[in-house]
Amino acid sequence: MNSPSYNSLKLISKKLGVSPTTVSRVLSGQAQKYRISPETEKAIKDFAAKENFTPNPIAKGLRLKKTLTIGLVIPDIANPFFAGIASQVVNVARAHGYAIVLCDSEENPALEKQSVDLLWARRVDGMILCPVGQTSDHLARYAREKRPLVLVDRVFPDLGLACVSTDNFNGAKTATEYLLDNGHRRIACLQGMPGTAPGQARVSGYTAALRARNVPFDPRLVAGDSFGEQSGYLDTKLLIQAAPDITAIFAMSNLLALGALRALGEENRRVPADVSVIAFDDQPYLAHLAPPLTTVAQPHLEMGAAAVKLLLDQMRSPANALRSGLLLPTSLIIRKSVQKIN
Amino acid sequence: MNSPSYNSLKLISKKLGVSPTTVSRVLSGQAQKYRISPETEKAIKDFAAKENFTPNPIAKGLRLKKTLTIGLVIPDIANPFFAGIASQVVNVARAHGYAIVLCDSEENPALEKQSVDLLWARRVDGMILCPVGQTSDHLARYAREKRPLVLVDRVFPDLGLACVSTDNFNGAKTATEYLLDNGHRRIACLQGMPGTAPGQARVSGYTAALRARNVPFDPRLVAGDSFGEQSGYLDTKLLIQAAPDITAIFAMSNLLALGALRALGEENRRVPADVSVIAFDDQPYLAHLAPPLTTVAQPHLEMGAAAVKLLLDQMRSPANALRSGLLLPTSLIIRKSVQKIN
DNA sequence: CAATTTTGCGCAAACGTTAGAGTTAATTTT
DNA sequence: AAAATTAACTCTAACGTTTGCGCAAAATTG
Repeated sequence: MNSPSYNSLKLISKKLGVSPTTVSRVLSGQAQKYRISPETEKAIKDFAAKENFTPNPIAKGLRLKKTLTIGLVIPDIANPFFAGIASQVVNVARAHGYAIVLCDSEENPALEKQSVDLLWARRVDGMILCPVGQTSDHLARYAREKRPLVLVDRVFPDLGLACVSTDNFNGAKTATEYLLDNGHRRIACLQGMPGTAPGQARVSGYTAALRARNVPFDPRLVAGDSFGEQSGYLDTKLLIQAAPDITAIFAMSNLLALGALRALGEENRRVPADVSVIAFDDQPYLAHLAPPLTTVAQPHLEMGAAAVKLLLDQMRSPANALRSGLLLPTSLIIRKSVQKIN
Repeated sequence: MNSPSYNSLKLISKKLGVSPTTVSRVLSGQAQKYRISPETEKAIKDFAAKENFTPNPIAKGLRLKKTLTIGLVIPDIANPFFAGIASQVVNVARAHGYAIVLCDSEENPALEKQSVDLLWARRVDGMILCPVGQTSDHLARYAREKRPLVLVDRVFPDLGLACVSTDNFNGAKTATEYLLDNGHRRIACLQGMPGTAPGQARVSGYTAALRARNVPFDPRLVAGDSFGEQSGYLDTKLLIQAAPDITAIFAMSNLLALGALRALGEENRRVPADVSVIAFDDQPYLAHLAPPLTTVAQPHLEMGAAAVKLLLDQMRSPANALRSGLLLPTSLIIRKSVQKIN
């Protein structure tokens, strides 16, 4: 009943009366190169197919120093933003024959470092990292060593590493302009985690838009310390106390927007009648909120796909691959959470 | 500048004047067993720590036939339900020293089979699979071979495999009873993908609740063919045409509920004033919808954690590990999408 | 002090591949 | 018909570990 289960070249080769080398060469598509006769080739291929034998990738990895594996480190796979990126990374990688080893850094720089080290220790061929975003010391070394590595989202532009991010500056600028176009002047900004590249770029976009329209920038309207729902809730509460005259909130993530919505509800401010809201990063559910949220959409899928492609480039030629920042455009998705005033 | 980078036992042993064997034994914690002197042990450990050397896991895997790797196959990592499970799988697995190789079957049985085969071919020590749910032929063989394998969510109870799922029957029964308690009699049911264990169990719970209260079961009120938003939207549209007198909709997933909400909005039926809605599976955003959705919550995190633990059991003793179904309780989270009528 | 036990370690083989350098027999060239 | 070429393989070593067995030196025993 149980098939003999041929699980090594040696067994197969014995069965077929050829050498392991020959089997290896046929199965790795090198039959031509090494002049294996068509008959032998067919016999081996047929037998391997019948017994569905695949050369042991572990042994292969040892011999070839290639594991056909890519490491992926993400701050929180349960966050839909990162899940979207991961989904595309997995799919594009598979299309190129690579498997993904997934690590979750839980938004924790120490765990991130540990994960990165673990993955290199496991001899992944390359790595895609969505950094937590606060420190980059542990990456400088790998940048110097020119290991195949691509940063996504919370990038560090000055490290000489390949990066994929969205055009956070212009995304935020456009969204702010949209609020200004609708007559808003007192626009609060929930900034997310300070010191991260996306956070800074978004706030810059916000202030740039204000400046261009000669709307005074009020630093008290910029608040928040993380991208999570808690910060959205709390800082909106505080904001309403400190500046009751705000007519709009620009939340730098969709979780922040969710928190802001909760706070506004409790304070009996209606959206958009009393306060307009724009979020950052589109998610399917935003269209179903009350009201449907206007938001700055980021191309998740493209980000994941681009990261894998940049990485494949590096893996092909570690020395002279492009190591620069790729900036993907955002788009403003207008729904019903912004109201024209004045 | 570049450190010598000791990357093999041989190099380390040469440097320290001992044999590779000794280094291996110390670094694998077998110093005691093989009577390595404390001084030698310390010297080796210190040196390894300083150069942060770890024995090559690939070579280790080849020799030991263990990869310290678990395969995880998921129908769609971008779906928050599965992302939640994955998150916990990754974290618990890491806590036990295992890395996760992630595959996405894209809700496609063929891709699922391919992923499963790929993972075994890569010599994962065990696998956690959230099956697409339609066919199980490709799993029977692995069940017979007693490979470490745990099914999650869309389980096949009769395969002799370890399974983790939620108590879909009672979850649906309780939710339906809640609707009945609120006076609803014409309750539509968006069933999700027919033929899957969760789908069937949920519909059974629904009909069981009706029967227990002597409410006639109308098969025309059960509709739908997948768990996605599209089905929720379309089938709600059709349902409203076919049975305009429905006062409640029980959606067997949160995406279905989202679709239903969209359809109801278009048809100018207010929720919950005209139609009450209950969803299945809680997600953070459900609390922020208009209205906040009452839903049957599933313990995602526990599901992932339980799956890893069952798997670890099997990997420790493949022969006599528990191979049965684990049923986790659901809880009804009451928000504002159900209204009392009559 | 000879015999035995213990201590501390090394040797060699094996895990399953693969690349380069042979090797043999058949075919072609001159 | 001898020499050269080509076809079709095989042999060997190496990738970096781990483990059973072996062995010299030191320590203990009688």
